[in-house]
Parts: sequence; structure tokens; C-alpha cells
Amino acid sequence: MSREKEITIYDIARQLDLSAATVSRALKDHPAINKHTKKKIADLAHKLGYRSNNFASNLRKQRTNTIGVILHEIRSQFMTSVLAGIEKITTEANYDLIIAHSSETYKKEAANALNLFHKRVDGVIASLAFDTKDLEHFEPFARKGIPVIFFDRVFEESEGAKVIINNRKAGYEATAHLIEQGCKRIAHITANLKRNVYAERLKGYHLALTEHSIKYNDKLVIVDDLSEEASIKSAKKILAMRPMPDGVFITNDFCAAICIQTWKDAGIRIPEDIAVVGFNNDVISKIIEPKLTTINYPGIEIGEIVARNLINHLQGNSNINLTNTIIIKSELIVRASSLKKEK
Amino acid sequence: MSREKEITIYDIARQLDLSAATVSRALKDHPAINKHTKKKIADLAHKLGYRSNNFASNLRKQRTNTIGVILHEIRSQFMTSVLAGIEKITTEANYDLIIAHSSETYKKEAANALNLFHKRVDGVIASLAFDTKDLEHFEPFARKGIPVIFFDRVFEESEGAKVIINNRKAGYEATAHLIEQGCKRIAHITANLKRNVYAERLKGYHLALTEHSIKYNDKLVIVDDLSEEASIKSAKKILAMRPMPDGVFITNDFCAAICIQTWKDAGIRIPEDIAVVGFNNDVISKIIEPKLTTINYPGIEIGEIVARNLINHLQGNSNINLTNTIIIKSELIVRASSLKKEK
DNA sequence: TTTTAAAATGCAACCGATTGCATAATATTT
DNA sequence: AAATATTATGCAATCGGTTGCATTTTAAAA
Repeated sequence: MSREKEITIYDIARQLDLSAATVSRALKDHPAINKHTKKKIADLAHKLGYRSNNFASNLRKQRTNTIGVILHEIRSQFMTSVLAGIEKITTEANYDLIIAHSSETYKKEAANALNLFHKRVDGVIASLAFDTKDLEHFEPFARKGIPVIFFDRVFEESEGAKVIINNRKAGYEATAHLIEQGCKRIAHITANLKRNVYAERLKGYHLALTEHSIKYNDKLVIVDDLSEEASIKSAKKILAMRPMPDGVFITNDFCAAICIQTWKDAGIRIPEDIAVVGFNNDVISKIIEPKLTTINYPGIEIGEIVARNLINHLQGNSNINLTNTIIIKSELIVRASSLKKEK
Repeated sequence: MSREKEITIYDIARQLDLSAATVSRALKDHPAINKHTKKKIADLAHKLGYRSNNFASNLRKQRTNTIGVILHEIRSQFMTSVLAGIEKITTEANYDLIIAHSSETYKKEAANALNLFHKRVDGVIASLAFDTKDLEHFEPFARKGIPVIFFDRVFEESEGAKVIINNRKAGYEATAHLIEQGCKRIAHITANLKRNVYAERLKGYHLALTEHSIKYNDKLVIVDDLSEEASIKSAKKILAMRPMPDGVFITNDFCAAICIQTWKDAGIRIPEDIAVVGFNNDVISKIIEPKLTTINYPGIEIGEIVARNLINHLQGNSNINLTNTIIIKSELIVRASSLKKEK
């Protein structure tokens, strides 16, 4: 446990009989420094095992080169994809990431926001928790002019910049597809309708029914969280309906997989008895039997776009405050779980 | 974009006619400061919107309260569980996390290590990439006395501290279970045997066969990566074997799920024709049909134990250097995919 | 009331890199 | 060779919190 002494620019300066200022500039390839001097400094720095001290640098520069990310959860394939996209862009631009997740609670989300604020991140990327009902906890950032950009779970009516897909359109397409397949009685399993994503998908579902002259029936809409237990519960509710639905639009692939499993265990045939459309295009959708029709929700692209916009803003290449909403393309992917006709 | 001026302890000191030292101590609840003074300082700090400057603090304290995590990949359920475990413990202990992933390449792993070194993390948690063949890139940490602790993918013969499961035992149990179910010709699908986890599982497989007087046949062992494509390829290889195996031990649930899917598409019955055991107890194992027999590999516990050990070391409550290996319990979970007998 | 002990606060030197401005060294022009 | 322009380097203040030690204030003991 013998800690070597840390090398500083002063050590290098002393050994080469230069000033610390010159060393500092040389190490950052400042044009005013002689090429030859730079080489000498770089060589010695390497030889001594010099490492720059970020804290001193940040302290002086008053910037951290760090971006904070607040996710409502982290264990889904969608979220890890978004993260991968964010990471790709921020790494390229030489920004660090602090990742916090709120486990779907407002309380944790607010604590994370405060924490990131104290850590002095240069910008924030966030997706809201289940029960978040206002954006007050992001006020400190606004007051200091620190940009915040939302994605996926957002307040659509809010001021700030956000990146989303057209959830209503997606919901419409999912439902319309089921109708085309001949479904007459279509249920919908979804989650907290205070969240834009679920509210919008429901609107799309509603619209598709209406446009195809099917009466909307709120008994067919099941709202619960999307956990394993809740999914089983929801699946059983569908089983208990009389008459039973012949099609279900489920707002999440994982939940859909569990429902299908539950229904199959009960002797229901998919898609013959119940046609199913999920949401997200999670890997799981390709593995279950039958393969799941779903909406492709491109995580990586969303992550990249969110990060790119934030960084452009930070670097002064564009201004997030002029942007309100960026809508990403999504699309229906048809697989066996909904194909009644072709069978 | 009007940035408010940052408040410092000097501002607070001036307004209350105190010294910065007193303010600093008061804000950290130092016992030498009068209760009443503390209250006044805390109140004003809050009123002014003071936030402590970590960089100044770290610069002076020469510690970062940050732990670096290097993962070989991040998109599996196992890894996100480990991360969740690590995060729980580190958050409680008030440490920050920097998460880097190497996408299974040595090159990235080394770059990440260097990056964390420059960021001056107080400690490191790592799981090695596919093609990592030495630990040289962790040398800088060793030289500075910065603790590094490995988990899952480790060099078992190395000096450093590590947290693993008994992969050999797990491989043995998986294979023995297939034998008990009446399998006579058991194949094994696994990955790079330079990695301890896969090498050990293979040894367990080998041992179980031998102990039950089944001749080991290396034609029945398929080594590839565990991607979707590779999994399909491996599944097809099994299909092409004559005679076809009647049991397969697969070193990863995701891969197992894809294999089962491929086999079912080819008209093979699971478990009647081929009994299958996976590894990890991923959510996926409960969703596919038939449900997958697997080895429970408790990610959260592993994450918690790794983090706890590291933090204890950092806080001087224990010494990692005296620890070599911590072995976590794992166990076989029997589900339908391997049950030939009970059917 | 004086002496001694305990509690509270202040002084000032760090930690290491950055940067505006001044100065020195070298090259170019007259 | 002197004057001017260019190129390199240095000076010194700054970022904001921490901490060993000294000093002051207050409380307790003599």
C-alpha cells in the first residue's frame, strides 16, 4: 500500500526549468508553445507517470464536462439501449456520465436531481418516474442555466426540450392492425395514464376503434404497473372477461410475454383465440412462442439524438431552448402473435 | 441563460462575520462548532442556495469518493442486477459510481482502466472482457495502492481479490441433473474457454460425465460466442449431430432460449427429444415455453458483496489484500425444460 | 477574583491547473 | 545595426474548501 507521490505540472516544470504555465499549455497542445518544448514535456510527463488532476482543472474552469442521466428504471432492454446511445455520443465528445435511476419513484428522482445539481453536471438527460407530477425539482438547473432534456417519459405540454416517439400514432397502428386481422373485441393492457406514453397510446387505441366503428369500452382497458405479478393479474382479468377479447394491445413486450405465457397455460391459443400486439421490440419479442408483433421503439437512436442535442447546446452549436419536441420514427413489426388471417 | 453567481463559504462567512473555516466545519457538522452558529450558517446557506464545490473539496482532500466499475457488457439481466447491487451499497456509503463497459474487448477494457485511473477513482470493480489475457492494465492502480476487486469473469489464479460462484460445481450439478433425467448423450454449448467461468463449467460437465461412467466426447462441446447468430448456429450444429444429443447444458439462458426456439421450429420436442439446462436464471428462463431449468446466479448479491468489500477496505474496516476469493452460493433451479421423467 | 480547563473560532497555507497580461527571446525588415 | 514583428515563455492571481495549529472566548475550579 505504498502510494507513490503524485506528479504535478510543477514537478515537470522544475525538472525542465520551465514554468508551470508552459507545462500546462504544452500538455493541452496550445499553439503558443514550441514544438520541441512540447515534445520534451510530453516525454517527461509520460516517464514520470503524470496524470492530470481533473479537480484542479474543473475548479479553475468552472465546468465539469459531465452529464447527468436520470432514468426511471434501468433493467429493460430499451433503457440499456438508450444508455448505449447516450454513451456513444458523450464519449466521443469527451463528456463523462453520471447515471442515476429513480426506480419509478418521484422521491428518488428528486433526490437524484439534487445530487446531480450538487455534482455540477453541465447538463441533464431525464426520463420521468411513474408518479412524478411536476418538474419543480428541475428548477435549480433552470435557474443556473443548466440545460435539461427529457425523453420517453415526459410532460408533453411542458416548456423544455424533449425527444419522444409519436405514441398516439403507434397505439393507433397497433390497434388498427388487430382490427385488420379481424379482431372485434380488443382489450388494452397499460400502465399509469398520467404518463404521457401510456396516455397517448390509449388515445391511439381509442381513435383506431372509433374510426373503425367499434365502440370504445373502458372495461376492456386494464391499468396496472408492468411487473411480473401485475402482468399475471392482468392476464387473468382478460381470461375472466365474458365474452373474452379476441385481441389485446399490450403496452410493453415483457408484460405481453408473461400474459401470453399465462394464457397458453390456460389453454388459450395465440393468435387464434387472442391476437396480441406488444410494444418496444424487446429481444424477448423474438424469442417467445409465437413471436410477438410489436412496435419498434429504437432505443439507441433515441439515446444518440438526446445526447447529440444536449452536447450541441453545451458547445454552443445550437440552442436547446429553441427546440421543443423532437419526434422519432417508430413502426409496427408484424410477427406471428397477431396473424389471424394468414394462418 | 442568466447564470446566477455561485455562493461559496466565503460569501456565507462574510455575511455572518465569521471565518470560512468555521463555515466549512459547520456545514460538515464538526463537533467543535457551536450548535447555534451551525444553525445560523445552515439557514443562510440554504437561503442563498449554497452548494458545496466537490472539486475544491476533492482537490484538497485528495480523494474522490468515486468508485469505477468496468463491465464486460451491460445489456444482460445478470449485469444490471449486479449493478443494482453495487449501486445500492455504494449509494448508502455515499460513493459515486463511474460505469464503463468494454463490450468484450481487451482494448476497450484497457482504455477504460486508464480513464478511471486518470479520473482518480478511489477503487475499482471489474469483470474481464472476452479476450483479456493479462492484468497489466490494472498495474497503475496497484502501484498507487488503489484497490481493485474482480467478479464473475476473473483470473482465478491471480493474486487480487475476487468474488465468484463455484462454476465447476454448478456445471457439475447441471450435467448430473440431465443424467438423472435419463440423458445418455449430453452436449454442452459454451463460450471462450480462456474465461474462468466457461472453463470451470466445462470441467464440471466433464466430471459429472466421468463420475457417471459416460465417456467424454469433445465433439459434443460447442464453443462460440453467445450472440443471437452464434446461438442459432450452435443449435443447428446440434440438430446435425448423428445420433442427436438427448440433453444439452447451455452456459447462458439467452442462448438457451434461442436454441430451444430453433429446435422447436425444427420439430424437436423439449424436453422429450432434448432436455435443456441453461445458466443465470435470467427472467427469460421463466417466460419461454417450456420454462427453462437453469442455475441461479444471484446478481444482486454478488454486486452487494463486491461493493461492500471494497468500501470496507476503503474505510479501513478490513483489508482486501488479505482476501483472495469469495465464493457465492448458486443452485440448480429445475423447471420443465429438463424434466423427462416426471412427464 | 484569579487560575485553569474547555469550547469556539480564526489564521493561513495548502491542493494543482488555468489564463490574461507582461516580458523575453528570436526572426524579419529597414 | 537598429527598429519592428513574431514567437515563446513566465508571473501571479484565481477557483473554493480543508485542516493543523494558534488564539480567543466562555465556563468551571480554586
